[in-house]
Amino acid sequence: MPVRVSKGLSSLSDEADLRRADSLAREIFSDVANKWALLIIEALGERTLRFSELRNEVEGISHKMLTQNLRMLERNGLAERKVHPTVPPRVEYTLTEPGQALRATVDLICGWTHEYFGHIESARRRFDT
Amino acid sequence: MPVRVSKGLSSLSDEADLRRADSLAREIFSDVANKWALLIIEALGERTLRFSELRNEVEGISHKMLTQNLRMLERNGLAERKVHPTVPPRVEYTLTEPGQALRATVDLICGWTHEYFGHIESARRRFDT
DNA sequence: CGGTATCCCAAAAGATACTG
DNA sequence: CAGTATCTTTTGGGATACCG
Repeated sequence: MPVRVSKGLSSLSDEADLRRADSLAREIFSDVANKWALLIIEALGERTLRFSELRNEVEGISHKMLTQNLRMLERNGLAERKVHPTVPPRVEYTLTEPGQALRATVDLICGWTHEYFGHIESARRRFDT
Repeated sequence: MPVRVSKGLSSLSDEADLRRADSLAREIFSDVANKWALLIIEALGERTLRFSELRNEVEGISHKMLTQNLRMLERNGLAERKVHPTVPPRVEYTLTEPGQALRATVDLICGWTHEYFGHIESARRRFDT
């Protein structure tokens, strides 16, 4: 039996619904489980930022990747886009409540990285010989 | 100032060390923050599995991607590879303690997905019009 | 300033075939 | 069965140019 990303959704009745839920869960999963998305979420976790500020915060991200990922976050309701109709335009991005909740889990991954930093470093040295 | 993945590592003294730590942290981060790696970790969280079992558990993964990700997990000390010298060969993979710890955080992401399933679904519908 | 579109190269990933 | 190697295709992502 395959791994069920949505194995906790006990409220869903039949197999067909479960499949639908699982397929969406996987989709969200692979949207969000990428380096740029997670780094953007980390950055927005601190405070609301405008496009150009985000470009500076998320080191090495290109214009294109930033817009692409911001659209994705917006589409999934994780970030909110607020346009100030000024000249020049000013666009601000904020995490929504679901976004903040996700951010908390991302923080845990960061915490994990710190905790096992040494383990990983030495495991690598062993493996690379 | 750029986002620091390793912002919690207060034990490190000077800026140069902090940079090294941050660069490794990012590396680990992008190794681990990918769909296949996370799904493999989820699967191995349940129990020890052999290669062919993993191929069935992790739906849609190719032979190549599976070996590639397993090597990566092994290299980082997250999974252990045990070869039984039989004919035909039997190779089993198990999560190490760091791997189990990471798995716990992946579970939280799964939990998050379930919790905000509805939010995300409706956010998408709104956006896609 | 922020966003879209285009072009283009490099990396990711699938398919296939071969080995211990 | 598990793993490696090779080939091909698809995607990711950088650079550039242009619009509101």
